[in-house]
Amino acid sequence: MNDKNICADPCPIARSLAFLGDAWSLLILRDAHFGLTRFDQFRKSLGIAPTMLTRRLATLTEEGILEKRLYSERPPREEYVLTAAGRDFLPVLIMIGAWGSQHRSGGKLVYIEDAETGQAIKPVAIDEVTGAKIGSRPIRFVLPDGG
Amino acid sequence: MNDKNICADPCPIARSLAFLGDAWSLLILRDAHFGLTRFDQFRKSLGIAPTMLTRRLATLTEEGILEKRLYSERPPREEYVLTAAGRDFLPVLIMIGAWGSQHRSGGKLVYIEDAETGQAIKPVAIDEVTGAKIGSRPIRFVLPDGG
DNA sequence: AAGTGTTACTATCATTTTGAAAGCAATGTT
DNA sequence: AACATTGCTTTCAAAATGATAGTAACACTT
Repeated sequence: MNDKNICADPCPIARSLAFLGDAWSLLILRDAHFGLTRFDQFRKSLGIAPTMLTRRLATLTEEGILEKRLYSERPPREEYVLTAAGRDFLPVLIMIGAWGSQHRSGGKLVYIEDAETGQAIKPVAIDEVTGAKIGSRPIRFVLPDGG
Repeated sequence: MNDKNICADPCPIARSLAFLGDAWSLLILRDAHFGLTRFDQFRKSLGIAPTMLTRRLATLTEEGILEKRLYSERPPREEYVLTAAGRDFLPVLIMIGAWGSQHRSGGKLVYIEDAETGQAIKPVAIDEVTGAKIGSRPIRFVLPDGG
């Protein structure tokens, strides 16, 4: 898809997708938020080929979304943990899940709840300024300056 | 990635990604929300090969995210418009964009504003029940019943 | 000390997907 | 009649993916 060019694209959606625009990366991030950190945990959870997993983890690490952390010196073993940027991706994953719950339901479906109160969570995206739900009002994409 | 199996996955994120987990589909949806409807509009906007575009539009249509609409009988021409499910995907795109704005900034970046008031929009995902921002509290993924 | 297990990979290769370029069908326009 | 427009399809090379097997570095067991 030519990721290099996309990085110069003024669209923040395109920029996000440059390295996160494939299902494996997003599922790895899902599992990382779920608490998985190790190669074999991801591999077993996803049923992904190790070649793929190696490459995806490397890219996510290079892109600052995951970082390696040594958890054993002997034998030397590393795990992958979310960076701040990776943690900030949670709302995206949650909204993806919310769409799936609404439009790809059927059968048992995982839902999310507050870990402390046990209350089921209903995710919505809003404009923090006005409080209006995204989608409830017409929006416009704007490129600043002489674009 | 084996999309058939994913459809039976109880994870709504995985289900969403079964057919939306690639960059082209997401960029097509972005453009559709921007107002594009025609084959050549998408092709030119994205620089995508027509083979790819044909396949992606077909899948998105089969999956009920876009639908074909005849806009000219002679010559017979069709355009692609968002269905309700497609329109509901806007919050996801906006959150993807919000992440990109924060973590892939640099240079001129498109932002979104209210089309009527001109106010810039700051998208956040919250729990509609409590109003708490997603990410501000620990959450848990739950599979109901005997899972 | 030899064998077995664990974890995180790499190597190899067949299959699938993608991308680039060109072509085509059904019209409208000049 | 020739050219333009729109929405594709055909063809084929190149790249990505997936499956399977193997390796490296150690720990643990016998």
